[in-house]
Amino acid sequence: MSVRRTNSQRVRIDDVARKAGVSTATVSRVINGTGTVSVATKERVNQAISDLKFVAHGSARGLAGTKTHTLGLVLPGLTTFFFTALIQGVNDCIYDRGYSLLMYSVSTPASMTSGKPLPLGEHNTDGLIVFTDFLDDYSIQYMHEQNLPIVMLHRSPPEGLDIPKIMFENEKGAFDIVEHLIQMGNRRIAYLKGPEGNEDSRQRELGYKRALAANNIPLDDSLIGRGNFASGRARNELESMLESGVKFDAIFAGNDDAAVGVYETLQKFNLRVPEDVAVAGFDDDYMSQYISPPLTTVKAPVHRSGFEAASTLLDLIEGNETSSEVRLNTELVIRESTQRGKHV
Amino acid sequence: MSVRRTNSQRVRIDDVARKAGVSTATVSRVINGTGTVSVATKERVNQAISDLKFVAHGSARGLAGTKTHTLGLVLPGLTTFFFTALIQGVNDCIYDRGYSLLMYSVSTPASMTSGKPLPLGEHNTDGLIVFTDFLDDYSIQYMHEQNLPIVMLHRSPPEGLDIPKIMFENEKGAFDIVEHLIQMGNRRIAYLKGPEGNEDSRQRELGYKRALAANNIPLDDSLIGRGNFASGRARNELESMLESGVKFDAIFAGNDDAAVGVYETLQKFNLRVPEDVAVAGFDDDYMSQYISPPLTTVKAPVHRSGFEAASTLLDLIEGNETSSEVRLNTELVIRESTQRGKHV
DNA sequence: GCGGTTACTGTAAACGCTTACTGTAATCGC
DNA sequence: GCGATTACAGTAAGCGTTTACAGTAACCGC
Repeated sequence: MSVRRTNSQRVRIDDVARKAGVSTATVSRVINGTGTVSVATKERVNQAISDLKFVAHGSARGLAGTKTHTLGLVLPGLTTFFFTALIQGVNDCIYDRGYSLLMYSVSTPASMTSGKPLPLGEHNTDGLIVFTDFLDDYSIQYMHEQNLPIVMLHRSPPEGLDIPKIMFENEKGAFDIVEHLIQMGNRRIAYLKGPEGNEDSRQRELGYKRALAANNIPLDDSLIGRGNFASGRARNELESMLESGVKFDAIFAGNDDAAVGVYETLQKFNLRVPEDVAVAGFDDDYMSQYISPPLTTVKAPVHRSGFEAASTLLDLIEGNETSSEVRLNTELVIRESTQRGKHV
Repeated sequence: MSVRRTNSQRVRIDDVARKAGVSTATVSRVINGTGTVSVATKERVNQAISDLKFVAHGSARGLAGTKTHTLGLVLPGLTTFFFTALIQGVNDCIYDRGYSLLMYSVSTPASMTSGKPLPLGEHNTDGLIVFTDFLDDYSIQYMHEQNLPIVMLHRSPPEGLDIPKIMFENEKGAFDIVEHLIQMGNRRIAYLKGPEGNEDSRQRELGYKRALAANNIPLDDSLIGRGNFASGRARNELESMLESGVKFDAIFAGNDDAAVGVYETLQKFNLRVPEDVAVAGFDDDYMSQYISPPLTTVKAPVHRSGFEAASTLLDLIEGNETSSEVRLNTELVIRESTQRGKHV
């Protein structure tokens, strides 16, 4: 009673085995570099593999072994150049180590509790890089308890869970740039926060406050708004601030995209950058050097953060040592948006 | 002789079956919506699934069935905002239809013949979206012959292969923008091509030439350079052109990123945009509205092209009708970089 | 020269699903 | 009212690997 459905032309491991005159077990050992195989046999097998253009069936490997050789990357909606660099970073790390990348961009808040589960998880990946606030703590905890290796990117893990995280030196970066703004003679410096609960934002706010304190500038809550790290929201927020009469001589926009929104609103109110208001961002997005005036910002190693997250996750999967937190250095990039006296 | 390795806590289909009081076959039917299952049973099964938080093991499904429920996306190195929108488009299409996205960004030319095979293919995906010139015709043909569904994005399939492709209306878009440049009084219009063999570029060049011809402007080969659709290359190319004394009053840069390079070089030579030289791009990248002066360009539906490619691929996989070519409309976006008389 | 390793290779049982085939009760046509 | 059909559900084979276990031959120490 043959139940074979497809009389597939697929080249299977036993085709390779037959051609090389060995058993499938040996072929498998050669492919995975496990066990011991004599040099001569190994050569014969590899020859057969390339002759037949054999590529192991991923699902079969995943089922038989325990590993899928696939990593999951969960992102918020893909916007800005930031994500491009990040994904490329992850990509660059994993292929050399034999893994593939499964991606999911959550565009709306989702969670394990709210209906359908994440399309990425224990069932199809060996581990997850989580870079989105849209995934709630409960879901992360659940997956962690299922022993799914996880790395948090630009976000802290839920309380008490031993999950590594990769961050920028946000606090220091923000401190540096606000310090720079102060040295350029600004005293009333506004700050636009990122999205609610965003870790990067929280840390940048700390840096902002520390710089003010270090220079004996009193904190003024009316100078703190929410730009959500997005040009649109920043535009609106700044507009309200201006309309309600808040005065300032500089703005730290939280990130570069928000800075773009700031530019627009300032222009609408006929305020010049940097003459009337100095503007600073964070990230050093690709476009920041090209907008007018070029934006002073903090260069964040985005590609590197993706790479580092992937690398840490692989270490976790392979049982190597990992540090529980990686902080990536940032660097102040001074351009014209904060330089008074230079013409635009 | 039990060979069970992991005493895994994983919830399996038989756990669900037991809980719902049915056979695994029935659970499978419910999950996949195949066969006939009574409403009452279906409900019971779904209840059990969500109670147990059951998610089918991807590899097991892939092995038992014929489908991996995964699509592959092959890209050139991830640069510019363009890719972000594209990936998001693919993402937005497939998840609703129950597929996952496996991504690979080839940063260097690779092929099936040259050593290791592509990490994406028949062995781990149900189909491929190919958007890169780095993958040679031979590899594509090989995979096509293995009956792997393929869709080409912004690139033509190898000669004679029946593979659908998704393109922008490049020829028309280029025609429109060059026509616009001509109407603004420009006669000597330079064009910067994209990378060698790039299909978008070829079509844009046709549009460029047709617009010239339609306006009785003789074609001057010295006005055509290669910007590779990248700011760096465009910068250098334009520099050589200027240094060798080529004169022009407008530049169609091929795409927006190249236009950015053009801006830089013109600035270096103290040429103003648009007073001395009008500049136009293609794509309408996120940053194009923000650079100075805002760039006149052709808005290309990038997100939509990703969506459309995915949708076509799924149709192919599911055996639905597909058109062999989809051309997406473009739209002229006039900004200041081509408007003489308006101040910058 | 003999027991104990060591180096290599083969056999065959999982892995967790899907689905062809079979069975059974209910329904239908006339 | 009876054979044929239909709707639903179960049984179990098989998908293409990996790997525990079982050899077997060569080698080692003494």
